[in-house]
Amino acid sequence: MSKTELTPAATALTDLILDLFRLNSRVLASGDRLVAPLGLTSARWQILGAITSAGRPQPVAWLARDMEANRQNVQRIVNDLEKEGLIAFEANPHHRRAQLVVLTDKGKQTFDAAMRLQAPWANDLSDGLQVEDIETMRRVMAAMRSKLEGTGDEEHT
Amino acid sequence: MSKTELTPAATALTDLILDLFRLNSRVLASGDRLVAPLGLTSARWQILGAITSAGRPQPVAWLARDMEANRQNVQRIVNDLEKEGLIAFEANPHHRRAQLVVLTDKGKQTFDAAMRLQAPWANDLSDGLQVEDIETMRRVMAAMRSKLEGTGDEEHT
DNA sequence: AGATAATTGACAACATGATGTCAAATTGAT
DNA sequence: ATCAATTTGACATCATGTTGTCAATTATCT
Repeated sequence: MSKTELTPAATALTDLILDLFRLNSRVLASGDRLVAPLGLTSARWQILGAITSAGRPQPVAWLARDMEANRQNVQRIVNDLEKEGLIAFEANPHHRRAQLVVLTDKGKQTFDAAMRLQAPWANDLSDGLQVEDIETMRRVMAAMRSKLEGTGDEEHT
Repeated sequence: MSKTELTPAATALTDLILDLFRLNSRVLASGDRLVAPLGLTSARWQILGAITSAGRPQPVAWLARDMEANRQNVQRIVNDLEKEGLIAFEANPHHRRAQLVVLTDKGKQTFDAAMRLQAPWANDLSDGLQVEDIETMRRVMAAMRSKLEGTGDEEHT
């Protein structure tokens, strides 16, 4: 049997992935439009969210790991956010170079404003969807992610 | 009732979207690694696929519409592919400027090679997934896409 | 203590995607 | 036929993401 044969599930998955790309780009575009009036983008919003979720101040490299994102990229955006006064750096007692990232008052207010915009957006987008189907989708995505795991996130080696 | 209240479905959807971002980035990274030996990237691969799916030669702008992608961006990558000999331009009898994009022999061979790599990759990634669950995920994504539709794709106006 | 690893931020180069502008070419309305 | 609107490719700019390198710092091992 040739290796170019696709199983039924693989055929369905191939189509699903093309849909995934398109949906990802639409959600990003919609999110960008949503928070643009606040001077945010999806990427900046996500970083503010990571800082908030962390609970306590963390260095940039730790935030990047939490987000499963690129260290250098998070650093660049964090630096931009610092220039605009949304975040600030604090001295790290355990590491002289790795400063801690904290939200400024302006950063907190901006993030809260984004959350207030997000609520009606999410309510509308989820209207008519079954919670059960959403959970099924998350299970499928989790299975795919675990299969794709560990094959490309290491920085050195 | 405050507009910052999230319905149960909206709460599930918010988590789902964060998973969506991560899965999208992993699939892209995995796809890039898969076809890198062929000199392809996910973006180039997708464009070769659009040319193939079209059935007959089309101008860049039509391909971009088929892909629901950016016209200028597709143009840049198509130009790169032309420099590397994977695609070629043909005169368009109906439009002097809008040349038709066709795969060269090298382009066809490269795309076929990518498909041969993709088959075992998709079979492995879909192994253990229920076709029914994959279909459910596609339905949810389709519902989301239709809600996000028409709010940001127009080029002018 | 001293050597080696790992972590971290800074910097640079490049790929990708979004957006805007412009001129050439085509289409459509009158 | 003529003029306006649309389509299309070319070019430019910026935001984001990836990758590689380097030096400073910290952690680990002996």
